[in-house]
Amino acid sequence: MNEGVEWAMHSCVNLSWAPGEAVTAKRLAAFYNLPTAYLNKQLQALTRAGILTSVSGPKGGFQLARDPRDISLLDIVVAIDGPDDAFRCMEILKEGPGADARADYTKICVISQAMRGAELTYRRELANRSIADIAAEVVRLNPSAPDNTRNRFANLKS
Amino acid sequence: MNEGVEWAMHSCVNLSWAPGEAVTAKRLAAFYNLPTAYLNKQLQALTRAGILTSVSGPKGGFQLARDPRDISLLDIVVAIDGPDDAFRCMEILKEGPGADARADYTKICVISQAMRGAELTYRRELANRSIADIAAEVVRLNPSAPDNTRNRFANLKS
DNA sequence: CTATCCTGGACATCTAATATCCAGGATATG
DNA sequence: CATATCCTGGATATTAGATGTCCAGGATAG
Repeated sequence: MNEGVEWAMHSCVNLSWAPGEAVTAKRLAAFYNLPTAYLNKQLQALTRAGILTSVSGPKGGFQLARDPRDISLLDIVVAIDGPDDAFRCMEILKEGPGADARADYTKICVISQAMRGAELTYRRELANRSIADIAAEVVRLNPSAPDNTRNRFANLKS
Repeated sequence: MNEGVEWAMHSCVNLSWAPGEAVTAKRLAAFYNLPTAYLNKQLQALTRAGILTSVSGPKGGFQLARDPRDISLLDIVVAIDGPDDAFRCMEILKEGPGADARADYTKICVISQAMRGAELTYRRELANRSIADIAAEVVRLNPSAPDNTRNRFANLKS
């Protein structure tokens, strides 16, 4: 899985603690010492997916597009890593005995079904975890996290 | 995920229908028109993982090392694709504010925990599906599959 | 002894992930 | 309006991993 997923999740949690404020890609990158241009690519993907909104120009930057309770970890995985399953059925049964050339073996093949089923449970787990859930759990473990985050945003070179 | 996982799973199902018989890599590859040398690499990985046994020389080949009821889809995924999670926590929190250099953020980080949890449900699903389960389901849909497989093994050029 | 076939390492190729750069457009501010 | 800031998106370079091939060596059946 793309490493940008981790960056994006942490960035979204941090943005949830800076509501109404646009944070530049530069600051978000400096927060974890990440390459600015590359993180920017991930932020653009999140924006295209409707998870973030962006504003150009001075005072511009990124912020969450909606309530963090309505942004799931799955939303972020799909935005950054794409919608494809980890296991991609290549329909090798089409090369086997008695194959039906018109059949869709991604649907018929029992192995494909089993892998797809496991993937669905994975996705269900991620769909049930929101950025707000994560943020709340972080606060429970470290109540000063939101303040620390806001302070760091304020102190980082734009 | 490595495409060899799909090849390995189908090959194991087919081997479950040829008990006691050693099948060469060449035949297993020809079955689905796969590259022999590369499939052989996957078969070797399965052998090292204790899922297959191999015999060198004439009449040699591969067969299942144990009852197909005791070979799970997870066993095969781990053997071919390795034990690592899809999401690999890079501990970017170590670069954040108030980081503890000695902490293991793969364990502490809430995001890492959430991703790990989803991965565990995925693995649990795969661990609960055996090659015997898959084979039985294939037979239910196509009762002649075992015979077809044995015939194809017999007819393919060694 | 010989033909067969697995073993494992070396090597080549291709794709995707990672990363950088820049021209262009949007916008806040003076 | 002029300017500095900052997102957008495409082009490009680099690297790692996946994919695939080849061969020398060893095991074994006949």
